[in-house]
Amino acid sequence: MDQDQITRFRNFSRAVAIEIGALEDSFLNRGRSLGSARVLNAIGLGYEDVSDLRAFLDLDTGLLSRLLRGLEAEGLIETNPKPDDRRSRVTTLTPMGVREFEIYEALSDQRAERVLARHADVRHLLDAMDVVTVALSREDIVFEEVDYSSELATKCLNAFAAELSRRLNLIFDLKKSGDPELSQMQHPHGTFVVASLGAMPLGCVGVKGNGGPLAEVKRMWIAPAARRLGLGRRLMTKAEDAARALSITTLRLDTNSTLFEAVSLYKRMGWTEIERFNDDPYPDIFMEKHL
Amino acid sequence: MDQDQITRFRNFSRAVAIEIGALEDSFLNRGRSLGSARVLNAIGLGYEDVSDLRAFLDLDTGLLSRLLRGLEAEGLIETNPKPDDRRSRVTTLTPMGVREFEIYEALSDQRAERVLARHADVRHLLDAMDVVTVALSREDIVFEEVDYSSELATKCLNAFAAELSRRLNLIFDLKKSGDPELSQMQHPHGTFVVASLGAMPLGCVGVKGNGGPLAEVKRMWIAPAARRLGLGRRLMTKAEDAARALSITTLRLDTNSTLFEAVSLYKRMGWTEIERFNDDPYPDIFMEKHL
DNA sequence: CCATTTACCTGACCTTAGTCAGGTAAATGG
DNA sequence: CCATTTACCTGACTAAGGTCAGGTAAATGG
Repeated sequence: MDQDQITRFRNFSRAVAIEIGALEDSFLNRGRSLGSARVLNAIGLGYEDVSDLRAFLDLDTGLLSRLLRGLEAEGLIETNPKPDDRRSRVTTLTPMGVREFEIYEALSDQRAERVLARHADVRHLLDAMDVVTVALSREDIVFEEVDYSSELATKCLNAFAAELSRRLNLIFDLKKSGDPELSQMQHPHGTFVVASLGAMPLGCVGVKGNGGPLAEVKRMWIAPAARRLGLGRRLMTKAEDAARALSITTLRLDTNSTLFEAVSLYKRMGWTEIERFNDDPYPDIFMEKHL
Repeated sequence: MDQDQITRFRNFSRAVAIEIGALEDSFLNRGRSLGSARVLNAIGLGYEDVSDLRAFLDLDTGLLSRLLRGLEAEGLIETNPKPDDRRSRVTTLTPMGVREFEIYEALSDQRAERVLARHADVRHLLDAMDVVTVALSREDIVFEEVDYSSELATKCLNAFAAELSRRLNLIFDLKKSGDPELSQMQHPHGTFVVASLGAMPLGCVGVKGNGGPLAEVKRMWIAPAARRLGLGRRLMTKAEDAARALSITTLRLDTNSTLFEAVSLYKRMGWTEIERFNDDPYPDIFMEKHL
């Protein structure tokens, strides 16, 4: 590995560590230790079981226990035995705890806002940050079949439409092109697969079927920040597996040569070019794969 | 400010905080507290005066003093009164201290290497990290006149040549085009201005003069990671100021329309287009500015 | 020259973080 | 049913981080 690359990484770490230190300092101004604040935050994020908290925060049983007692004494949380296993305990924020949690959230938001406000071209900076976020959190990326009308799917589809419009220099309207297909991209006819990192949509692909052995792959998209990580292949694999499970034996798709990354992926994954099978104006490449 | 942007920033912070925490943990394996390790590191980086250390690490006098005594007791540093002000004290690493410092450096390097090794497309990730580093450390960017043959200048020039070759689709050879001009880009004829962040070159521009009132601006370059921050304008302003100080009254330059960001900057800064004044093959735009 | 300031040190003290050895109550598994 | 395991708690302890009130020696500024 190049020493110059290592230096660049270390410069990055140093620059960001300063920002992170500043955020943690701002947390201390609420008269509570960083440990307590972190536990409160984790509970607010939904880690309510004591065992989940322990795993998430990587804390010793004794230490966590004492931090919980402290928050309890402050009236911020309540802990009760879990109904189905009374050895385990579940914590819940009291109304006061919720307020306090929200204050910390607001502090984090303000901090983020202040840093971003210093920059004229926020989009450019955030695009770079997204690339780093996705790369560093690669292990947490989740691939799942979701409903075509779910919020995550909608986010993906809107981003897909925006990118298609930009790259093909046209106005791609999901309403016109998408809604009629809704039931065909849902079980049992078809499916819709999404890759995401938390609430952040990273990619999608739909399988549009009609109950027969032939189905169509549509809406294949990878977020710019998530490219070059091999997600496209994983997403397509997941879609092909889902199609097989729906007794589909042949998949086909149409695309445009402008979307060269996608076309090259399809080729690498064993798709072959076939004759035009529709008269849509925008696609100029048609492909097929037998499962 | 958009809530979505804030969320993206916060996701970024979280992802990176985990990496940074892991690095600090690896420091603890050497049987020394993080505080001591940080002080040793700072001394190794060149913060030798006790007051500099205090400012850099933001430590209380008492705490720093005790950490220094600890390192002294380990035989890693020596502290002596400063000759010109015997109240102040200067620390120096002993040979053993140097070795220990280098071990920490190696740990950081290994950590960086391990993280980067997990990524197929390291260049892409590092480019994004550079954008973040530069944006977050904007206040530390330094503009200075340097010798045209200095290391920093050479780094800039090589990057400049590489980018020119790429964007104009030719092989731009500094050796042929640069070396004959060396003395003309040095005082008293001309100058060479560099923008940098530590050892990281962010941009450059040369003023090539011959002692007369007319000089030429050449080698204007801004690192990709440093774009959209307004550095080009600051760099050009610095170059124009330096030219004035050298009694230059008119600057001119040639460039290529492919380098549209530069051309638009020159126009915004009051440069006007003039007739071709040389017969070089690559430039197609010629400009002038009276100081 | 001497009061004041500056730079650093020392000792006393406190909080936080973290570890570990028990202990209790509930669940589990023959 | 009972030994064992699991989930959590408590108390004792240590190390590290951090604050503060003096104290000393050197420099400074009328």
